[in-house]
Amino acid sequence: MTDSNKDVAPFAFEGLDRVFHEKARLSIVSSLVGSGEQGLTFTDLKNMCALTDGNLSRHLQVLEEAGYVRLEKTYQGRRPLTCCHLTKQGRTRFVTYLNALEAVLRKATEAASSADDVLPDWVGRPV
Amino acid sequence: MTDSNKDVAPFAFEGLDRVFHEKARLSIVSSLVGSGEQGLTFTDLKNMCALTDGNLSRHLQVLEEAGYVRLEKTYQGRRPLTCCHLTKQGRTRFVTYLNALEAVLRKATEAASSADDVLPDWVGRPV
DNA sequence: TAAAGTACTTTGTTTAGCAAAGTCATGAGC
DNA sequence: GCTCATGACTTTGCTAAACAAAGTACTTTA
Repeated sequence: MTDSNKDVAPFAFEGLDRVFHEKARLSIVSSLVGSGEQGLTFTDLKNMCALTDGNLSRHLQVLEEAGYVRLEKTYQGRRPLTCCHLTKQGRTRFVTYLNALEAVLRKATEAASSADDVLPDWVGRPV
Repeated sequence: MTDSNKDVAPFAFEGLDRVFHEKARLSIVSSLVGSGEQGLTFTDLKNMCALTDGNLSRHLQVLEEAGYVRLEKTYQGRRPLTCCHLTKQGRTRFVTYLNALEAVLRKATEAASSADDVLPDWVGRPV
């Protein structure tokens, strides 16, 4: 194809990684990305994101399977303690996602404020 | 409760309306919000958003059920022609969603750049 | 009039999200 | 020392969502 898809489908929003583009996981990863070396515990995340245990557990699994977080299962005393870290890849991909999101937001905001002239000229039904 | 939920769960990201927070529908609505009075046809949307027919059909249904778009089923000559408009409510809610999204983005970006000090002071496992 | 196209809708399958229940250990109260 | 509650999770089960593929009902072209 000669055209980039972007010209052809200007609102296709391709950069939005499904793994990140989900309320709960967005919360989790945003929390993690600012947590530095030490990461965050299961309980920290649960509180920061207001998620239920089961929910958080499931989403962490998804993020781990995607290779975006690493779960370190240790013990504090004799209680289980899961510590969650963003992987390097996770961080990189998340930044990419954020950039994509920013582009989307800009485009949408622009469209919402200016009425027209954001549309490609081939739209509009032929009367 | 005396605390607002925001203090308690700073990364809970509550304003993200599920109806909008989905790649395909975000595309659709972004396209529509800039389309002014006349709206967009099914085919316009299909092309602008690079969606399959079935997919677009389904998402439009969801948006219509939410009261965010109005589908005007007419004929152009003898062919069916569906014209899609954002409703007033749809527009308002979408702007609200965009604001929420912006807040999320800001928070995440900030967390991603500055390492710490975005975390509430009660996080971190007790060593 | 047969074949291809247009503008959709419906069906079916896979995946996702979430709440509720379950596990497995510790600590508190009696 | 035996319940009962609490903490830190995981698993199960159900409902809803997303997407592709097939279907419908036409019209246009060859």
